[in-house]
Amino acid sequence: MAHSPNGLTVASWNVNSLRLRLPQVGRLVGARSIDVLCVQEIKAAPDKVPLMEMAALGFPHHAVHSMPGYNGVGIFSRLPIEDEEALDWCGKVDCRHVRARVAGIDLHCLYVPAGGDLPDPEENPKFRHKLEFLDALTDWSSRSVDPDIPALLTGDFNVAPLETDVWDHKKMRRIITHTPIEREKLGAFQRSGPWVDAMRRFVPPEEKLFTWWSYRARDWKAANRGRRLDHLWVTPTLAPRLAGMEVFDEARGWELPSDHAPVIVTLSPALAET
DNA sequence: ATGGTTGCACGGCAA
Repeated sequence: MAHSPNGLTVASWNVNSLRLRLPQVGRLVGARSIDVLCVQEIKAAPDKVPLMEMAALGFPHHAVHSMPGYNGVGIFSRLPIEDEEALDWCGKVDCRHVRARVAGIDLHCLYVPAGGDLPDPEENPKFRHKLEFLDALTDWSSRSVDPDIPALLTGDFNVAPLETDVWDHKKMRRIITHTPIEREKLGAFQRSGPWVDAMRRFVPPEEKLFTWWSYRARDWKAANRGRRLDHLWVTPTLAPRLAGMEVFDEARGWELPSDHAPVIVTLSPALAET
């Protein structure tokens, strides 16, 4: 598939094991023109990340931050990577953030901690870690994001911030991913850029929009008890280039699916300097 | 109210 000649199409997908999901990655890149694919939950030791296979699928360039068993993020690109960096937060090296500069844009691939089940930071260390991770991102973003370099932040943020980002707002208020404190902290993180929510530039906030459907539903499509956990944000200077967005939910219905659907955003070509 | 499914370090844990 030819990619957009001067524009850039970026996709983000929590694949829930990159090795297991390689055939589905192949189907995705066969169906859509993607220049950069950001993946979360690679779930493989660094020497077991399928770099050759990803190169064969059209992504010879990569910036990967991975570990055995859990987590792991990667940026796979058709275009050269000009600079890359692995980032870690909260005193852990847990492979949840990687940055790569492609076509002059700083691309960040993120995997925010899920946070467990009990929405009490005193009783549940995983929820405490999630809240502290969001605080660390907010602090980092307010200190270190260079306004002169266009940036794009994407991945599994594990928070559904709007009422229409969950299938039932009232039922979800005490469920992790949609608790008030998480929604507040994601809001603070977004304002710290400020970051533009690219997906909601295309789908108004009154409309439901989901990227994740649990494996545990009998029929994910019929029940449609989804959540918008995956996001793509851009710096304000990049917002005028937002040209298209798709949640590729067809992939949720494939054989051996991930529980997340890919999010695909297209940027129009940069205007020439005058 | 509970349980439902998936993936990895092969089995308890994380999601």
